[in-house]
Amino acid sequence: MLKETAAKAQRVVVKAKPRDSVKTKARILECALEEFAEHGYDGARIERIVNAADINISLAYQYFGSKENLFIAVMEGAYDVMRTSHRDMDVRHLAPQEAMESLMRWTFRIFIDHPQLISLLNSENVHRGKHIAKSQHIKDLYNPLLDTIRSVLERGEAAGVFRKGVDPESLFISMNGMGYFYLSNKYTLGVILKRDLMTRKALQRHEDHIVDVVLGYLRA
Amino acid sequence: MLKETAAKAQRVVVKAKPRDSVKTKARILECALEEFAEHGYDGARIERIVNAADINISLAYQYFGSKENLFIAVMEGAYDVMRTSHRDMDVRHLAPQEAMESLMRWTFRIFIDHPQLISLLNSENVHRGKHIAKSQHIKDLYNPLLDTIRSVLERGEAAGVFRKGVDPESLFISMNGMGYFYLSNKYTLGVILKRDLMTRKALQRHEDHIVDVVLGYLRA
Amino acid sequence: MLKETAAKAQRVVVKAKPRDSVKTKARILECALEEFAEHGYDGARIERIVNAADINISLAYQYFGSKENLFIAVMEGAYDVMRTSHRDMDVRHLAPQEAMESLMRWTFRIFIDHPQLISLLNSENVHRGKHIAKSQHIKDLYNPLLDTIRSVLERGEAAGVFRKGVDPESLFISMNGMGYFYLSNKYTLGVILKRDLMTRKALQRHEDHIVDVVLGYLRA
Amino acid sequence: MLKETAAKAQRVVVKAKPRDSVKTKARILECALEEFAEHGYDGARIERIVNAADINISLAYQYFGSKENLFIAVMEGAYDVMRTSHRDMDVRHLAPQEAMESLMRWTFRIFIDHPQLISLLNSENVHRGKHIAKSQHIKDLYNPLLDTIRSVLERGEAAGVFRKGVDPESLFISMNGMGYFYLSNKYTLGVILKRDLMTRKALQRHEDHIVDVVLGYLRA
DNA sequence: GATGAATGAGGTTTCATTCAT
DNA sequence: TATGAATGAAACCTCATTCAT
Repeated sequence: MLKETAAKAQRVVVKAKPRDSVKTKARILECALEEFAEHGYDGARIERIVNAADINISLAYQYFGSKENLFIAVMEGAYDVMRTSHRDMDVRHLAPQEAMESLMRWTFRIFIDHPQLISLLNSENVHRGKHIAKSQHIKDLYNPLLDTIRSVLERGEAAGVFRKGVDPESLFISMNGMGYFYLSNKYTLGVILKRDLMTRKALQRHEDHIVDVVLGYLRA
Repeated sequence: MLKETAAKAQRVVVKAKPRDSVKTKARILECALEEFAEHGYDGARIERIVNAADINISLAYQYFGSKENLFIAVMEGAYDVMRTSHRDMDVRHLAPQEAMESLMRWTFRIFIDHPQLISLLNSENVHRGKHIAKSQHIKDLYNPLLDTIRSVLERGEAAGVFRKGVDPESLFISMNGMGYFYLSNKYTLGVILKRDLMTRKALQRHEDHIVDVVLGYLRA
Repeated sequence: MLKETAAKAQRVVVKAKPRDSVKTKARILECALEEFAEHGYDGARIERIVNAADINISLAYQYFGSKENLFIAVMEGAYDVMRTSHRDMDVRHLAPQEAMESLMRWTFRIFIDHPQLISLLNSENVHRGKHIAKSQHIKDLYNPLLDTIRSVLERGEAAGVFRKGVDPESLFISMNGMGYFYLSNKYTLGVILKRDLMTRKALQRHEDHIVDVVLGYLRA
Repeated sequence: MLKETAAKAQRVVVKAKPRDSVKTKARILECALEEFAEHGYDGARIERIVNAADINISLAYQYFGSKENLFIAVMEGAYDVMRTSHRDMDVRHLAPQEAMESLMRWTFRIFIDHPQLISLLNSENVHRGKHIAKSQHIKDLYNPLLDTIRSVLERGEAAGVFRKGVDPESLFISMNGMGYFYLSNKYTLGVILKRDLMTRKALQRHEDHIVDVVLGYLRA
């Protein structure tokens, strides 16, 4: 303990680099996330990433091997964030309509709170998903949101408050789509609609709207 | 004299280098659209464009000045395609619900028929709309779809078949979003849902679904 | 006279191109002089020249064949300007000292009045004179200034007011050098001396100085 | 182990790539100086520089960032050479006239010994000094020659051997100009005078001449 | 005499990556 | 673990020049 503190104190003075591969790796990933999200895969620059992470470029290659691998690692992290978030949505205690509203708001807010997710997915789709296709990790991911939607739908149908025959996968896509599109295309939409879509008010307005759409659609 | 004409005729057969700046420019734009749509702005290569257009690279620069200008020109063309398509949607003779269904299907199919639109918009949003921001042409574009939605909504409300108080701009975004997201994120969604979203059947299923969503939502 | 005015008036209206090869050629040369003087041989751009001359680029090639030929033509014109100017200096009626002073001032002022001469010579010397070496015209030029200096020196020596044994060619170089260097290196000297060398006052001061140097040196 | 060492040793013999950034940088600067001096800024080619320096082109960009920066670095080096040379001229122990003669010869010989200086200054003046204007280093340079001239003038005046009221800055320019012009314009002058100005004899003749001019001018 | 279309060679610069320590 | 030096391929762009009319 004492030793470590001494080492730390010294580190501050001589600015010794961490020499902690786990932390270093995490820092690289963090900076890479920012860079890939901001510029897309092709626009991202390894040099900017390592500068931000304050490490030597060779080290990044030692850890990740290539730009593509680094991107895949970043994407895996992003998918984990989403899945984790979706898993945290516990709506079992809510009535079907409230549950669905909650899901809708939650889903939208995940994208608001993690704008990098949108950028990454956007960039990845420009590349026809070729990077995530290489990640077994992502392919194996089980998607909690889809199952949650499924179960809420079932409960609503059973309770007679939701229409019947709604396809969960389609609804999953629509629910995501209405929020995602708003956020991912905010720049081009902003030009067309000639207004800023990212003000607090504008965001709230759209969130309320898409809740309305889903609940309006589902009502029996 | 005859000989020369023959030579000319033959030349036309062997290699029709038109020496027609209008056509050449159009050919460049066409090939550029393909390239930008396939690889995004950063991934696009001028060389591939000029090879496809069968012209010298300098000529492209003579006509468009820079990669960015060329991209802007392509984007302008894409927006024109959309606007023209939207203008062709005449639903004034249809009952409000049929009109809305028609709009929804038409909108979705525009994106299916012109997959490059999605790719371009995707790429442009990765860059925060910085390219279209430079195009006064795009900024000036009037959007027919928005107005059509507005008028159909009014007719539906007046006829008592649509709910009241629906915001046309929000609906515009949602209607586009549900279709756009499906298509733009087909690759990442495909990995998650473990199926091909682009089969004729899958497309039809989603189209029917989003029609249901919109009409279900709007019903009074 | 009337005719010319009419033609001019018409030109303004329909903007008909001159179709007068002599005038067109002259206009090209004029614009080329400006361009080569402003940017040097390598920095000069044919496109800028033809734009300034308001002609098609091919026409310039028709008339001059190549950038190099055009430059040579420009250089020949420049040398003619100098020679003509030197020929106009008639100092035979002046006393030797006044004559020499007059020559010195005149020489300096030629460069002030025709700053392009300096730029052209500068650029040409960067290229080791390879362009003028190709011009028989320039090689054949007889230099009046040199002979004038020679004769003034003789008169001064004979009159006992000038020192003996002055080498005319060396003096020719020195006289030119003191003025030329000041003007050609005004940018780098300006940085070193931290002042603007091109104010009227500064120019006058240097002119007076170099007159002093020459007369001071020559005095018996 | 032994084998590896042997391999290394051999490698050193076959091709000594030093992997020493200081030396490499110096080598680049050296080769750049040659190239810029020989062809001027616009005529210089990065590729020739890196070939001469036997390095990869990217490395030059890593070290200097751009052709312009490289040129500025070269210019800074050139100015340092001049300043250092001027600082080495110690004429305090000489009588004023001898001192001035010494300065004159020394100044001329610097240009003879470092012909690149002339070429660089020539090229830079073609560009209106725009590159050195970007170098604070050059702007900050203190010029020893100017001060030396000043002090010798004072001594000469005080001793009654030099005329009074001579402006040191003007003399500085004239002294430099007579030598510089001879060398910088040797190609165009050579054509006019129809002789080689760079023979040992010709150089000596001009050197003696300009010494005469200065001393003749200054004598009381 | 004049023009617009088209070309080819080459220029500067970038960037992912590897080597040597 | 970490670094600094070095590379190769290719990207965007320029510019003198020629072709066809």
